Amino acid sequence: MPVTIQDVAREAGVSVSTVSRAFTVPEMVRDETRHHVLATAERLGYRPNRAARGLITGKTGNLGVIVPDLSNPFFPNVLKGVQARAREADYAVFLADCDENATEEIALVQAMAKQVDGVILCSSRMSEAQLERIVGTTSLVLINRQVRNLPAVLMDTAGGMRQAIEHLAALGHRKVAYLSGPRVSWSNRERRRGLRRFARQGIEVVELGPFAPRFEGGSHAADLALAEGVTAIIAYNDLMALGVMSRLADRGVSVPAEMSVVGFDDIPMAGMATPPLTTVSMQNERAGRAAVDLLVSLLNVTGADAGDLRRGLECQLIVRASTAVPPDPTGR
Amino acid sequence: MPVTIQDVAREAGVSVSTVSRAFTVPEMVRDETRHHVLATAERLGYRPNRAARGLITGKTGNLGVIVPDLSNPFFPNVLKGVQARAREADYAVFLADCDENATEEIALVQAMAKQVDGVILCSSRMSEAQLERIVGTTSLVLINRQVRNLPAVLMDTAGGMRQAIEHLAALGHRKVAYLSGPRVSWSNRERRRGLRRFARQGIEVVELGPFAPRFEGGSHAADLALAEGVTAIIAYNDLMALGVMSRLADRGVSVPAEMSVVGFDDIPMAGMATPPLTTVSMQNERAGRAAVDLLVSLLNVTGADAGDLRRGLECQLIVRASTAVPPDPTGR
DNA sequence: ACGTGCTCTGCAAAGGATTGCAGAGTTTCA
DNA sequence: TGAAACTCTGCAATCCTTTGCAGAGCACGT
Repeated sequence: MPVTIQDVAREAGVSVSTVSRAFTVPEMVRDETRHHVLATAERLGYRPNRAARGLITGKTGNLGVIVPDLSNPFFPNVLKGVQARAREADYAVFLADCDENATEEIALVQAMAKQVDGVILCSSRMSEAQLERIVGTTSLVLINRQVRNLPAVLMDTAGGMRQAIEHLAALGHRKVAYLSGPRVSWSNRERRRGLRRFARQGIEVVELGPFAPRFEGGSHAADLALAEGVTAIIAYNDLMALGVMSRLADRGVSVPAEMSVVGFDDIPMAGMATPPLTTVSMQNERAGRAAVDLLVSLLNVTGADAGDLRRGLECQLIVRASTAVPPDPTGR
Repeated sequence: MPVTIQDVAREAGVSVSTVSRAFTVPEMVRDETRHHVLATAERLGYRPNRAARGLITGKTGNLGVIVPDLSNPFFPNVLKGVQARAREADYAVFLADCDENATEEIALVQAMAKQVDGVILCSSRMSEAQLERIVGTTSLVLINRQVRNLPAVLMDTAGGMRQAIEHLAALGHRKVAYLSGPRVSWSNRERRRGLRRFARQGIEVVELGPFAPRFEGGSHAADLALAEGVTAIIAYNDLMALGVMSRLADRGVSVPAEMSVVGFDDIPMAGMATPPLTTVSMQNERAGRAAVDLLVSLLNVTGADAGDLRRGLECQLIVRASTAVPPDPTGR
């Protein structure tokens, strides 16, 4: 039923080799013949069987993406970027969700290995040791994870933290809380690094947590932050920031008049909250595209001249209505 | 480098046929031999090459999913269901995002066709004619789209509407607005159907729109609804409902005291809004699983005894704090 | 007229797995 | 003991493409 290269060859009156070459090494077949072949193929609706091709070339034309949790609003946009860029580069993408589980993640990489040319790991949950172990199974590109010299696209989340702190300092805040996310998370470590690095002059930072990087984690953290007497809260991510705002509202603390709140990620909801959330935007979609670019260039390289294995992405503070000057301490 | 069936055969001292059968028709090879083969395979880390297998069996072991827009919070959860169930059934899944574009959607189906055993179309943007045309390209299962007798999993969104209306009626509302979504959307048509069907006794419904099924669409619609003098608003989806609540807050209309709001979808944000949104929950993840089940059973069927080609999924009203009794008209 | 050098096309093997068919070996029963 | 009936394993063809090698055809220079 499906039309094969043989059908095209027969119909066009040439050999299969010629048809194959018309597609893959066009300059090797005479113009006239090529046009005829391509026209026939088109007419018959022929589309090369990638599996058969892969069998001999060793390339599948597919790539894989693994995310820890699809329902985390952080990932769909990077996925979207991966998807779009992969399609442009004529790759198809396998998707898998490892459910925040490193063991499952490994299993998925291994299951994918034979069917893809490479895998993109978003915020991998594996330990460094585990990652080291599966290197070589297939080509890997990490997003937001830094280990040894593995290819990776990294968001400058520490720089984002700098922007957040500068913003709050400029508004006049002097005591700020950071609500920490999962200790094992690379992003969280980076944010803390940014925190320590940029919070020297005049700003006191108290670090709370770790909390679950979810809405509930934020509600939980809000009371603790309040007890610390800070005038501003920086949350590990937007989900937590939203939880903070919700809890503050319940307690009658007005945002931003009495408390400023900053999140990370700029998930779609951030702009819809009341008040709209000031947050550090992450360029997730661009990260997805960059990861594909990196992977593709890695695959097309023959020797060890892989070039630059790392892409950095700037973050950008989006100032909305959840941050303002702190309340006057004199109570005027 | 990768270990093939030949390697296992040589190492185990049997022919490739035996190795192959040890995996695919275990009962055909003697226990002792099979154990030995399997052990050898395990030891060598052999994993059958699915592409090669697919070449001869005609089955790829893959399936595809196409969604209109990954960043729409409705889809990640159905994707998650698809993913999980597919993995259980030992299928890998290709993902594609057609960017709300029917032409692109068709192209994606065709590109996938050769590499998958079937495709799941979530809320397809194609016209009926377009859908009819690609039937036969590969096996199809639709989610939330009903056309002719194509296999589909359909959410009983009309029933969800009934629950919403009953809920509002029971609270004492007498005049309610429905904010319509895209006219071409099957879900929107179903919701309107539910509306007309269940809104007879004692409830007056005014239908507004269509609006963009997004936050902004809701903000836009809020003022119009207010002008109609209704006491409750049912929005096409949660995104719109959130937009409505945001705009109402800006205008100083308190929810639910002065206006009740109901959404559809139960996106994660719904429960985090202030007030938490009453909404019709959709079982997206289960829909994803059901679609895979349907597709798999379709593929394993030989003749025309395909059985039931349709799965229905109940909806459930989640009552939260955005709905309450209407304000007393006498102003007491 | 013939050798030389091109350009273009075809033959056939290869890639990894499945499967119909046949053969080898074992058991059963007369 | 020998034929029949099984059970298990191996051979070889097949799926669809790609690609190294060789051959066909042609133009050109001598």
